[in-house]
Amino acid sequence: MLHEPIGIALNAAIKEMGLDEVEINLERPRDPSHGDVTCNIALTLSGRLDKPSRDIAEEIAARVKKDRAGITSIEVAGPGFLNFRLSAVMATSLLDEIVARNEAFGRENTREGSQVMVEFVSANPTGPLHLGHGRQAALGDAIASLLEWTGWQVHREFYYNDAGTQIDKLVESVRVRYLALFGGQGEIPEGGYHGQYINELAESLAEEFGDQFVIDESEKATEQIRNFSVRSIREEQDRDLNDFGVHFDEHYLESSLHHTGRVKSTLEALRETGLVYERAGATWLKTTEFDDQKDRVMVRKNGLPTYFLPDIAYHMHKWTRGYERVINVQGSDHHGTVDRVRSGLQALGLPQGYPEYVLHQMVRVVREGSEVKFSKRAGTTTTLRELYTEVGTDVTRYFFQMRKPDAQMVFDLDAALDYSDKNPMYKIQYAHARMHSIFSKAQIMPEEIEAGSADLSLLTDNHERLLINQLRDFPSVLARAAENRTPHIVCEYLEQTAGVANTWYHAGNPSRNPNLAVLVDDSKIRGARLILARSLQIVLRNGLAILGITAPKRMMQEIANDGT
RNA sequence: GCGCCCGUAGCUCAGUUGGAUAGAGCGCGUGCCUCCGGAGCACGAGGUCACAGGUUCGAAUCCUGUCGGGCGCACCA
Repeated sequence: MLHEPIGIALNAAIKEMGLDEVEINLERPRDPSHGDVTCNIALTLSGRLDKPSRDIAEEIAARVKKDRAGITSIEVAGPGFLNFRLSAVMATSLLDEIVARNEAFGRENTREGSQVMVEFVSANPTGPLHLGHGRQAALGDAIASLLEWTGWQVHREFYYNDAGTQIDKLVESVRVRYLALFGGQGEIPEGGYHGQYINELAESLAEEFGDQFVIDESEKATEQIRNFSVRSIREEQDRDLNDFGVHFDEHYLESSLHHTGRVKSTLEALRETGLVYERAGATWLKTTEFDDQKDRVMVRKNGLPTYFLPDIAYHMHKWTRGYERVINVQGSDHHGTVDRVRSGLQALGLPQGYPEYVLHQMVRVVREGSEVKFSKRAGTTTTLRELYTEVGTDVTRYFFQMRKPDAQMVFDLDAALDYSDKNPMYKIQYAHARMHSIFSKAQIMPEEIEAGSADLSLLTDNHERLLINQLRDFPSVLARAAENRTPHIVCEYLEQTAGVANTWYHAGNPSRNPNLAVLVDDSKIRGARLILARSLQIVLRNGLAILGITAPKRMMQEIANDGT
């Protein structure tokens, strides 16, 4: 909906030519000299009409009624593009709309009531959150926000794998370190956990329970160590996410799937499909019936389920809770599970593409050109907290979001720590803060700048026109980002907007052209430009809100190092 | 070996779903600059879009193959 009147006028013209209504795709041309709005409809039609696209374009152009479309000119260019120039009124009325809608500008409410679940992070409670979780937290949260902005009712969910063998390994690891505190000699088992945090866990275990587990190796003792360890790690993870500004509506425990009998009932339901068989002592599901490459074991020879079975039970419960749309955000190292989970669900009658997946690639952290590999506490990779404590949560979130999910990314610490607007995140925040600075210099509160309070057709300078057109794109950028589930599109847009805004702002520098400053003497022009400044500030703030990033009224050096 | 993702400027990456002369930031070069808040502004150079075919008015984008990088291919999660 870049510009509705143009679409209507075009379709009217096309109808006159004896054709059915078509979908009009209006875009803003990359090159501003091509006008405000462009349309490639003639090129699309040329194949169907078997006529040169240029001729079709000429014919459409001749039939479009300019005044009703709100344009001052229409021209045919290149192979048959239709380029439009908006009338001053049509071009600038957008600003009144932005100011009037304020926090709601960019929101779409057409889909009221539709529910979607976004499941993300879902780290095992076996250690601190690392970089991959960080990328996933930023990404998942932004995708959830984008869906909210495009009219969905969103449920953010975190799934804790608190029941598998990896938890047993955690317990064994903690026990070994615990015993060592009392002179024990044990070794961390194969596949166990080694980081400093295991020692810390053992120490606080000893603090709380004393030496009672040294001799007590009963089931109950193991259970106590398990509960203590899982709880501690969960608390730490929750703290890390909370301080990162990521919040969930629900934490779903794998263990609950066993307690409530969902695993069992899922197995029974699968048996009824006739796709279950026994082989070599294990119970299999014939997932090759669907999209999978080979059949999968559900219950092992030893009688224990693989994680595959609870996974199906879990997703089945997503469906029965009413989520007909579910997006799972996961690391691409899990992509092997996609086909088998979907196959299992199809066996139970769920639709083929359920659930949707957003798979993201790995992150490497680089400082002074070489990779940062180790974390003091975790022993393996840098933790999320270490990262955002050093560079700040805003920068961390922005950097994780500014690359598309399915590309590997390099997190450059030197670039992240740059406090100038060479750092794209600060560039955007600066542009936002600068508008506040203008308002306070004018001694006016932003909220006092009202829609309809000025004659916007006075905004005739080319810098102003460019900035207005840039702001016009915001809603369609959100729509595209939400549809593709790619927040980086919003980052690109905001950075570009900040760039256009900077050029506009600097053009009015007293040493260059004082007539282009916002705060000129002419009160009419000043009023119009204040509305433009306010509109810019609103769009930047709304965009940053979607990314989970603050929009400061003034920039402070401390922000760069204030992660806590 | 099979499957998924990626390959675009020196570096990090976009590329509006097949459209106009392939873009941005960093870095590099050249000129300005004491200001409505900088760790400033403007301009410029820099490309065989990994390679080879194909599809059509038109391909970085779609199809096939090759090469290179990452990840996965458990009765682990």
